[in-house]
Amino acid sequence: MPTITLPAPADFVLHRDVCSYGYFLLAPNHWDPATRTFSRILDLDAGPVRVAITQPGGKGSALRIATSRPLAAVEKHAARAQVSRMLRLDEDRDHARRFHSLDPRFKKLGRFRLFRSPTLFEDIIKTVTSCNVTWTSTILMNRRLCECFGRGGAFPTARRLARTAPALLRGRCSVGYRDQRIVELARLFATSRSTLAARLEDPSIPDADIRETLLELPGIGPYAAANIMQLLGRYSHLPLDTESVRHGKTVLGYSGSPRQIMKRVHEHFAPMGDQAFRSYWFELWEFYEKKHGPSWTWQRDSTGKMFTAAQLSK
DNA sequence: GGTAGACCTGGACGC
DNA sequence: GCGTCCAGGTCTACC
Repeated sequence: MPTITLPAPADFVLHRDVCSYGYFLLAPNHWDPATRTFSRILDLDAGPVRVAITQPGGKGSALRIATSRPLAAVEKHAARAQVSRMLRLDEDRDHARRFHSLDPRFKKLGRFRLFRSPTLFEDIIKTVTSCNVTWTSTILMNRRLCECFGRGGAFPTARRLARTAPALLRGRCSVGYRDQRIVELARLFATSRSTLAARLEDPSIPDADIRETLLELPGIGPYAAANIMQLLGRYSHLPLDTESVRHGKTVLGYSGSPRQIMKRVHEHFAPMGDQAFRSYWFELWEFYEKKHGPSWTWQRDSTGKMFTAAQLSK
C-alpha cells in the first residue's frame, strides 16, 4: 500500500489528539482502538482516497499515512493539508503553553488539541446535524450523508449538496427539517467559497464579527455558532446545550432552571478568557472518560454511541 | 429583549 | 406491532 509521511509537532500523540472531540466517531471517520489507526475517505480533486493514519514512532514522531491508491504530487499536498487541518498540526507549543498556564489540570495529559474535520464545510454540517437531536441520530445522519452523497464514501462536498433536492436529503438521510438549511448552507459554500469560507477562516477578524457572520447563516444559532468557532480555533465562546446543564448540575453542583445553570456555567469559565472552551471541554471529556475509560479505547458501535450524559442517565 | 410553540426523528415504553 | 411520549437547538411570531 502506498504511503506518505507527515511530520508532527513534538507533543503530538495520535490516539490522544484524534480522540479528543466527538466528531472522531462520526462518518466517514473511523478509529480502530486495537491498532490505534485513524482512517477515513478524503475527497481529492482527482477522486476519493482512503487514508489510514498511524504514528509508529509514538509521541512527536512523523505520521504514516497509507493511501488506497498512489497519489500524484499535487494530491499528496492536498491530502497532507486536509490531515493537518483535522489533527490541528498547526497548533504548536505556544498554544499548549497558553492553555496550560490558564488551566494546568490538563498539562500532565498534554491535552489541548481538539479533533475536527478536513474542511470547514464538513465541520459546519456536522454541527448542524448535532443540533436538536440525540447523539445516535447525529451518527446516523452523518453515515447516510456519506453513503448517499459522498464520492466513494467521503463526506459530501458543498457542490454536491448544493444541487441536491431538500426532500431527497430528508428522505435518504433522516435530516428532517434541517434539509432546506443544509442545502442553503451548501449553496453558500459552493457559490461564494472564496468570500464566506475565507472570511470565516481569516484569523485577523475579531471573534465578535465571526460570531455575527455565523449567526446569519441558516440553521446556525448561538450553540452552533460557538461550536463552529472552536472548530475554527477560536475558544472564547461556550456552546452551551443540555450537556452543559447536566455538567453544571452534576459536576459543578449548580441548581436552578436550565437557563440559570447555563448562565452559571458561562460565568464559571469566563475567567479562562480566550481558552474558555478548551477548559470547559476537557473537563466534560474527563467526565466521560471516568465513566467509560480513555476515549481512544471506545468502540464506535458501543461506547461511541452512548457516551453522552443523556445516555449515561439511563 | 424575552418567551411560547412548531419543527422532525429515533428510541424507550406500555399495551 | 402499534401508539404515545420524550429529548434535542433553531426559528418565528408575539408580547
